[in-house]
Parts: sequence; structure tokens; C-alpha cells
Amino acid sequence: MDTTQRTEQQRSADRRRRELLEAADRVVLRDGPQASMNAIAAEAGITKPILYRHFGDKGGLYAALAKRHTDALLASLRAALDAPVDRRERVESTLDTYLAAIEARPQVYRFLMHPAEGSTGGDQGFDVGKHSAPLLRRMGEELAQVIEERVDLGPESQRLARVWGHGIVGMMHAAGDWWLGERPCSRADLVRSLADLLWGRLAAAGDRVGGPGF
Amino acid sequence: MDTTQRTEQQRSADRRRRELLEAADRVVLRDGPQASMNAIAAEAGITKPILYRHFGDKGGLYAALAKRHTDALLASLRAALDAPVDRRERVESTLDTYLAAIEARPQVYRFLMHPAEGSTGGDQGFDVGKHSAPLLRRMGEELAQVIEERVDLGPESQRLARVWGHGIVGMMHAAGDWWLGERPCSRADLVRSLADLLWGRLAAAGDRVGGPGF
DNA sequence: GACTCGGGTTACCGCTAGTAACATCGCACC
DNA sequence: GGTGCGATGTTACTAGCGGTAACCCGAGTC
Repeated sequence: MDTTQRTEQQRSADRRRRELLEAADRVVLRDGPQASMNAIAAEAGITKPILYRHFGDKGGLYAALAKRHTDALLASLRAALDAPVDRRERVESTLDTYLAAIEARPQVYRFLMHPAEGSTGGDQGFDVGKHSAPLLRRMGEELAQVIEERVDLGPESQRLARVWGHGIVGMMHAAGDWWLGERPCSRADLVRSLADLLWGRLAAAGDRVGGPGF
Repeated sequence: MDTTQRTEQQRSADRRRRELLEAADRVVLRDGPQASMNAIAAEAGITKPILYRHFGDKGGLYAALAKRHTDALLASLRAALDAPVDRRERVESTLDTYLAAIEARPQVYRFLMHPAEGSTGGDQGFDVGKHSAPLLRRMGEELAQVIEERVDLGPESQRLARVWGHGIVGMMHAAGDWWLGERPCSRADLVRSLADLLWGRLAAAGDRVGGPGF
């Protein structure tokens, strides 16, 4: 009996937690990452201390929020990464999946990338250096693993795969961030250009003639 | 007389401003990006309102601070980028310059990349989306310009150069960030691995045999 | 000597994250 | 059927933040 009762309570608590997260989501999407705990509590129809009972502190809430979105994005990326097509096509479709996601929900994306974990008093939020962008790290590790599984890189394969994983993710992220702000071209163009870069087109291109000097 | 007097005052003000920036620098390097205006004022031996008279608001101070470091870093990168050697060597030395800089002064680097412009009351700091990482943007544009000047990319050269500029900078940044945290290999190894990636080694590598499934 | 004017300070506002203390409802247990 | 107890919720508070208004004082000028 004790156990069933416990699970009963836990279920209720979990549902509560999910409701709170959804309210927080709405507020963060509306107000950006600097949404206040007061605002979130109000949106959920309750008051602050309840939020703190559930999530510890603001960092905890934001981490829980970020985890949901990160998991979702990673799942769709994994699908693109696992498709049984040739490598170039896989790379392009993964890039496109990521870009489509940030294009569809830029607010979510900004929240994940720039948590802006302000906090003034006390400040025992999460550490700046270590948790600043967990999404990038997770994507990098994930990609590293796929690369190492799938590509034959010789003796130093593990190190190379990890460097490349993080490097490619960073490339995708920075280019996406810039593209989202300026929209200088279509998504397909961007995908193709980035894939070209990874395919060594920079190295293969010739020097420009008639350039400045020399 | 009026003009000389004016320049006299302006000089004094500029010197003051530089002193304040140096004090701010010390505090930010010690306390991280969430250093408070009070702390900075105290370090400079004065009180808050003076800071606000000089820099407007916290965003202004941080922007001024960031500009100094950004300019310095960009100058050394430009030197590496302009060296009259072959492309691969130039790419490697630019990567190495950047990595050496963030390795030598990780606190500065963290400040530049993760401004964490918290702020609670009033919050009219600088806008999150637009100024979140000006260093990355500036580096991306700079690199794009160099690429377009130096490399022959055919008809779409301008677009390609910009995409690649931001992409490569992002790759460098993310890989550097990860490397700085985990130190999984030497700087030279990292530089070589990244250059290999840009040189198309990922595309050239064969599929792994005996991998999972298939 | 009155008068402005730039550099400086004190004292405050409104806001934030986070907490302590009190109220209340449901429910098992004797 | 009363009774303790634990979860849920509230009000009222603290400490500290960014930012500002008001005053203050010494140096130069007529």
C-alpha cells in the first residue's frame, strides 16, 4: 500500500511539474530568457515558493526547461544522422534539420543558446563556465560518436572524431546564428555551402588573381 | 583658448575612462562576467554614479570593455591571416593564434563569449539577440572578407565567403571552447585536426567496416 | 564675494532571486 | 470521531542588484 500511495503522489507531483514547465515555457517564449520567477509563477497560477520547491532555484528550472527542448532537438537530429543514405546526403539532411528547427522556433533556440542566467542575489545558479551551452556540448559529443562509429579515420580516430564533432557543430551553430539574423540566402543554399566547406572546397579553390597586391 | 581647454578636459576624461576600464577589467577577470557595478566602482576607488556618467549603463561599460579585448584579438588574428605563406599554413597559424589567446587568458575569453548580461531591475541593458556575441560576428565578417579577397570561388564568391567565414569561426570557437574545458590533446594536435577537417578529410575518409549493423 | 560648473557622494527607487513562517486541506490511524 | 501529519499553498520578508535624483564642494571667473 505504501508503495502505491507513494507512486500516486509522485504521479501527481510529476504532472504538476510538467504543468509548471509548460507555463514556464510559455513565459520564456514570450519574454525571452530573462523571464522572472514571479512572471512564471503568475503564468502557472501559483506563487514563487512552489516553483522553488519543485526546481530548487532558477538554474534548476531553466535546466529542466532546456533539457526538454534539447532532448527533442537531439532526437530529430539523431534521426537524420541515422538515415541509411550516403555521407554527403546525411550531412546535408542533418544540417537542414538543425536549421529548420532554429528557423521554426527562434525563441526556443535563443533560450537554449543564450541562457543569460542573470541572477543577482545569492547567485548560486549554475556555474557560468561549465553549463553555459550544454546543448552545443551534447550535440558535439553525439556527432563525435556517430563519426567514430561510421567513419574510418585510422589510428587517432577517437580524438579526431571528437574534435570534428565539436567543430562541425560549432560551424553549424555559428553559421545558423548569423543566417537567422541576416537571412542572406535560402536555407538550402546555406546547407549546400556548409557541406561544400566540409567537403574541402576551400582547400581546393585556387588563389584569386588580380587581388590586392601580389 | 576655448578649444585647448576643451581638449584638456577631454584628455582628462579620457584618461579617467581608461583608468575605470582597467579597474573594471581587473574585477571582471576576478569575479567573472557577473561582476557588479558596485564592485567595479569600489575597485576604481569611486562610487557608482561616476561609472554611469561615463558609460551610460552596464551594457555600455561591458561593451567598451569587450571592444578593447576584441580589437586586440582581432589585430593579432589579422596579422596571422595576412602572412605571406601558403593557405594551409595561414589557416593553421590563424587557428593557433586564436587558441593561444584563449588559452592564455581564459577569463577574458569567457567574458567576451558569454557576457551573461544578467541585470534584474530595469533591465535596459543591451538586447540579448543582437549583441550576444559580437566578437564571433566580427571575426566571421573579417574572415569572410579575407576569404573573398584571396580565394577564387567562382560566381557566388561573396555568399560563399560569408557563410564560410562565419562557419569556420564557429568551428574554431566551439572546438576551442570544448578543448579549453577538457584539454583532451595538445594545441598543435587540435590545430592540425581542424585544418584536416577543413581540408576535406572527412569527405575523403572511407566507411568503417565491421561497424554496428550493416 | 557671488556664481557657475565638473567631479563626487549619499540616499533612495523598483526590481530581482530566494526564504521563513504561517495557513489549510486530505487522509491514515487509534 | 477526533487527531496528528504531510503535502500544498500563501503572505511577508531579506539582501542585493541596476539605475537615478538630489545634494555638495572646490576651482576658476568676473
